[in-house]
Amino acid sequence: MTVTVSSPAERRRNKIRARILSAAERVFAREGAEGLSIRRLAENIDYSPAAIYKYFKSKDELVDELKETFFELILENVNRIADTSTPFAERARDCVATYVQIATDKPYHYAAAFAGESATQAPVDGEPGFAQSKKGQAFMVLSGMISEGVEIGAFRSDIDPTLAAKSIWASMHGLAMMIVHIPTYPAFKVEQATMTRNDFILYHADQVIRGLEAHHG
Amino acid sequence: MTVTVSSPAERRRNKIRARILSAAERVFAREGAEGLSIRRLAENIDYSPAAIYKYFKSKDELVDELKETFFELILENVNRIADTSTPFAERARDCVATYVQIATDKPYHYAAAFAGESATQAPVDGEPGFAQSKKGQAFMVLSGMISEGVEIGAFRSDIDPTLAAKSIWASMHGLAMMIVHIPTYPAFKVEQATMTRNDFILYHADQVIRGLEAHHG
DNA sequence: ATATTTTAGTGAACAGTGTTTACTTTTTGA
DNA sequence: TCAAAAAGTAAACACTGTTCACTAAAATAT
Repeated sequence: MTVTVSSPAERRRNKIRARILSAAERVFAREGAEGLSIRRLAENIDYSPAAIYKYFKSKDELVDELKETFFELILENVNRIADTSTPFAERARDCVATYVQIATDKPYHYAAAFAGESATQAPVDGEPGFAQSKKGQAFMVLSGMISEGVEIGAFRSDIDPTLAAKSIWASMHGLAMMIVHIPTYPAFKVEQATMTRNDFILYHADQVIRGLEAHHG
Repeated sequence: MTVTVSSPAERRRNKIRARILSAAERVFAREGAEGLSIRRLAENIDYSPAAIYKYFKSKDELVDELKETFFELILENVNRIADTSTPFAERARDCVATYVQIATDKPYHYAAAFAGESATQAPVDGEPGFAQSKKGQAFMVLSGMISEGVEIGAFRSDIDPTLAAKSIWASMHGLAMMIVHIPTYPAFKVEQATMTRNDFILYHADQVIRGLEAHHG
């Protein structure tokens, strides 16, 4: 626990900052970055548009904070599952599925987290700061699980966990983006109920993981 | 061959339309939809901004035509490979890899083709008009190849080609989007040359297809 | 060929957007 | 209490897509 050295002024400032972010979050979740205008946001919290700029350098910076908070949410959930003691196969599948589910729960957040990479975010392995970013940490959970799979013999022994993680991540990302951009994906008649979206997410997760497996049943 | 019933007026009109589209294509390929402004475009072809609206109802409609033309390009290339007589495994892999390569060659086109689904485009199986759209036709090539794989025993017999195609498509889409949004993906030090981007695309394609295979070597 | 109707093209304006500047008011810290 | 720093604002700048009333030109019909 670090001692809070914040002055009353600082605390007040953070409170207002949080209020701005909270209002922004509400609008953003429903209408995305384009629907979130500085003027609208200012009106929501009874400030002038220019006031926002006393707290955020730009709209991009504001949105970046929403994105980072969102990836924190993904990381927490994936981490929670990764630390479970359920059997490996199930655990791996649930991690993948959860990632996609949270992504599609907040489609605008997820899409924005990848679109228009702002300077503030370190996007990928090899870039400085990646390991510190929430994205980077989520990636590490994934490659860690793949390592475990190789060690226990569930996955092929010639697999490079980092390399495989990048492939798996791309596959997860793909389904998430599909659902985000095409809300009806995978477009099975829901009335027939032969396969719900969540079922399909699990199907995809299975498919993706099967590509790593040492042998088939 | 249909007889050209176009009047001189109509031909002239189409010519100007094409000129607008061509100028738009140039800008769009380099800067995307946001960089393509009606005013800039009008200046490029020495027209007033309002003149564009005599040829296109809106900027969205104009961009939609660029997107459709782009997916025509993808479809042509994938079709060309699918019709080859090379061995199945190789052919399937090349289809997947080519899709991703073309997508990442024109990143703005690919991203726009999925983002902000306009009313003019039928995005997914089950929706009316999907089979007619270029996207739909590309999907059919994919599911057709999977059918073939099941028939010749390369893939597991319990695979539903349509279902599997949707999963594979998502995985392809994922890598394409990753590269589009994160130009350095998968961010291997290119100097070391242990793995280029194209190598990774092939690696991913292999990985994705392996998930369908009946048995491992 | 002439008159009429349709089309091509334009300048100016509307309603938005993110952002900056100069200015006033409020709050803070010594 | 008083100077300094921060909070907040109105107005403007430079953009955006789009529409409207209008003129010039071309196509069609008589």
